[in-house]
Amino acid sequence: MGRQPCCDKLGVKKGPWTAEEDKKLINFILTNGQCCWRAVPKLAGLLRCGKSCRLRWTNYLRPDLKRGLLTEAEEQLVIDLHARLGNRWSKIAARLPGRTDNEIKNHWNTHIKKKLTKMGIDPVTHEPINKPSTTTTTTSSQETPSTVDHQHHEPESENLRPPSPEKLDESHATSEENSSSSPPETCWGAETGSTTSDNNRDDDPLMNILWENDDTPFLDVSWDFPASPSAGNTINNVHMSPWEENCANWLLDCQDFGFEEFGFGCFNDVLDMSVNINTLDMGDHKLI
DNA sequence: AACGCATACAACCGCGAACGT
DNA sequence: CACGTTCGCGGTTGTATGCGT
Repeated sequence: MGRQPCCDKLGVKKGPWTAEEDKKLINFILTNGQCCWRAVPKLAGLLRCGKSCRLRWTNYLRPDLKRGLLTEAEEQLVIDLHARLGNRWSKIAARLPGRTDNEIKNHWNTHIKKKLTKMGIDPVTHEPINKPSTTTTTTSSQETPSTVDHQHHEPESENLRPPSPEKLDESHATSEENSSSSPPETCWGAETGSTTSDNNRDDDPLMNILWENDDTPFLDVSWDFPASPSAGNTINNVHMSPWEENCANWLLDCQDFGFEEFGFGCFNDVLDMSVNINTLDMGDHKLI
């Protein structure tokens, strides 16, 4: 089909992003929303390919990202989900608010894999390395007995290739993700929406439990961005005007401080604070 | 203090799926 | 239906940082 390269190799910058580039990308997305990544670099004045911009945004700049190490609970959830979904990092990430697939993938490869191996558990099969599968609770670490531990773990083939209903699950996973923690993948406010039902949750006991334990809605409000950013925004009765400016400032802070610095609960507080933040700059990462 | 190795994480690459014409 | 384009995913690589010698 003569696939077109995602970007013309000439004149396209690669490697680590600078603060200036981040700023440009954030400003552009806050102003225009996420659409047509291919056009983003040109419109935002970046010498990057669209793919790189999308990656930078989704993995690093998104305002709903938690930063820092995964908590014990998150780690356990990742293990449990991996046992069921295999290396479907995006699906796993969809269940962990504020975490990206890349982050989870990295954490898996650097921490969890070793941890499981150390515990005598095959990180691929989630079965004991020496003993053939006997117990059903081997996946979870002893130190953090999980509420989903009692769920059976499917054989490797099942883990890696979930049954066909998974396809359905995947098809609406995006909407789950959007409704729980992540921004719409397309232009804000133009969510494809038609698949917002969570039917598939019901046919999977494990997922039921996972969802029950899932306090995901915490960020819903943050991503209730107006289709047109110029429309202003009200969160917790705080009028965000000009919305872009305040949010951009807040973004630039959160990006570097990480949400842990604020804590989840104070998410809205941060938004409130951001209203009063006028002196921020990329080179000066101070809250006030 | 300097060096080499190990680790962690950001970013890139290639592929397939989804979508539009 | 065929083709072209765009997007998202998963695997992999590159690099910065930490740690031990």
